[in-house]
Amino acid sequence: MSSTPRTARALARETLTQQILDAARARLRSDGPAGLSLRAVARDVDMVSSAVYRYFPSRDALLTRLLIDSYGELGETVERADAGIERDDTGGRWLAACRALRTWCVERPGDFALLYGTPIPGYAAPQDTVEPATRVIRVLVRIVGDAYAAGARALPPPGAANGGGSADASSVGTGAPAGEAGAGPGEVGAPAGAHTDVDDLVASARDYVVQRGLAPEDVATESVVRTLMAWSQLFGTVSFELFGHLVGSVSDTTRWYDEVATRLGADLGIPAPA
Amino acid sequence: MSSTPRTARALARETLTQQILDAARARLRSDGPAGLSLRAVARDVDMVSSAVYRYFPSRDALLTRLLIDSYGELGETVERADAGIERDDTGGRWLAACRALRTWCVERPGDFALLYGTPIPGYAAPQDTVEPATRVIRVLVRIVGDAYAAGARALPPPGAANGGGSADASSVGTGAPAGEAGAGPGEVGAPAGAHTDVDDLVASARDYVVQRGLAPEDVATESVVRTLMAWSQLFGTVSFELFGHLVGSVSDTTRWYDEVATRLGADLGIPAPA
DNA sequence: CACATACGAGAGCGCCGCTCTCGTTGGTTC
DNA sequence: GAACCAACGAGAGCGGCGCTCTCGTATGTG
Repeated sequence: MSSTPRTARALARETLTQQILDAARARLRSDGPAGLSLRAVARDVDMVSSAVYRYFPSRDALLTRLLIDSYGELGETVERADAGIERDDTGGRWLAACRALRTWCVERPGDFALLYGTPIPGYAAPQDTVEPATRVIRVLVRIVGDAYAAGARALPPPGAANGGGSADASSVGTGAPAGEAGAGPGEVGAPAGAHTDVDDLVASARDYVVQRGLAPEDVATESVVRTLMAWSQLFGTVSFELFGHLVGSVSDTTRWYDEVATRLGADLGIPAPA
Repeated sequence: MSSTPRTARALARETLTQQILDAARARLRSDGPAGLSLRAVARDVDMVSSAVYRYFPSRDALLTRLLIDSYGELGETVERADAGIERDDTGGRWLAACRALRTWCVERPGDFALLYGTPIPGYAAPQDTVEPATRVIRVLVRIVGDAYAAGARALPPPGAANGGGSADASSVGTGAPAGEAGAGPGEVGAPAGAHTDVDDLVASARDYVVQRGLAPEDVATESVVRTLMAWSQLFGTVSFELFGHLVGSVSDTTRWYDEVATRLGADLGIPAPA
């Protein structure tokens, strides 16, 4: 990244910048994003507040840096959890990635609030934050893509007729074919393979994942839909936990999250962990 | 609630309190919770800031009042949407309630952030906020409960063996009551009626809804689980939309939300809208 | 060595939540 | 009607915030 600084001044600058960032991260962890004050950070590193402006032009710039770093940390954590499981065990990878995601968030509620909570008023995240922000969903998509390539299929869309009697939901959770049940009652949706509104809706997401090779070219729109749903469900669940909306409903949030993640995996047709 | 004030002073107090609340709500709508400053509100009602403290002892007290009012407004909105649909049409009620929920949030992002975003640092919501906060989920639960009573069954839990090969997914989305299929669907993983970890996990939630008569006494744990999941998914989806995480993935957030709500209803076994 | 730049400290701007004092006014009690 | 008290609005002031500007000094470069 940065070459070794040649001058004492450059070295000092690098060191101090890092000290400021460390102090800011500590403040973020303890007080949350809204409580992060540049003046407090300055005191923590024994500076007067105006001196900090030599290193960060504004509080927002400092926040942006923290934002990028946190997205990167979270993304790396989830990537590593995924990489730690045998590639064929998509169920194990799914659960590991989901768990890593929550663990990181729960251990760093301040960071979570910064990344996924209320945006800071008047603060617009710059473009540099986009790429790091996508790392988590990319991991999830890759797992789903691998499972899809191995035959996993998401739940049929509501309103769809149960098609040819073949294994539409076959791999849901157990891998036991529910297939022959087939021929559900009720209205026939669109003919199989027909272009639907839903295809348009997530077309850009689908293009993105296919072009990056995260999922097979023939990946079903329904799998894309369910993956996006799972993504927001996972963070919604963490958000509810950290922001206190599950109090009284769920006794053990860790186990609850596991249940949620397992069902989301099942809905995507990902087999149970090996 | 409040009797007609007899004295001019009491009348003035009531009027001014309401004016302050109105101004605060306007500020909340335009600037979000973090930007809501008591001084700005004071200026809006042509007072000096210290005078506002005659009416609200602190900014937090003002926020608490807004919080309660907003929860009430949202709850009422969702209740009315539910009540506007024929009672037997659980699918229609589900979609209407879900839509009303999002519409309210999207039209009032500041309120949404206050209710479901990052908690204000150092602010703990008092007990009075709990009851109003539960109105939305109570509506959702009642719809699911009514559907359950009519035979709707949630997806079987992952890990459950697919039982008799009968129409497991028959009622999903299509509107056919799974009722007469009897014996049904579902949970065969553990022996029928067996007590599982998941039962413990959501026991308090299950007790709550059964005791209040929101769902039949025999309601399956799996329906409770899927309802809680749907609840957090709905708000997670809105959160992702309002906080900018869906940008680039989904082209039309209104339609996307409908797709999500429809699938959640299907997963719960709620029939399609009439 | 001279010059330019980077830097830290300090003072100060307007904003914030909140407290305290003080004069006034409304309502109650003789 | 007079006396009294509580409610009220205004103002000043506390410390803290983000941010700007100035000034003396330290550092690196020609």
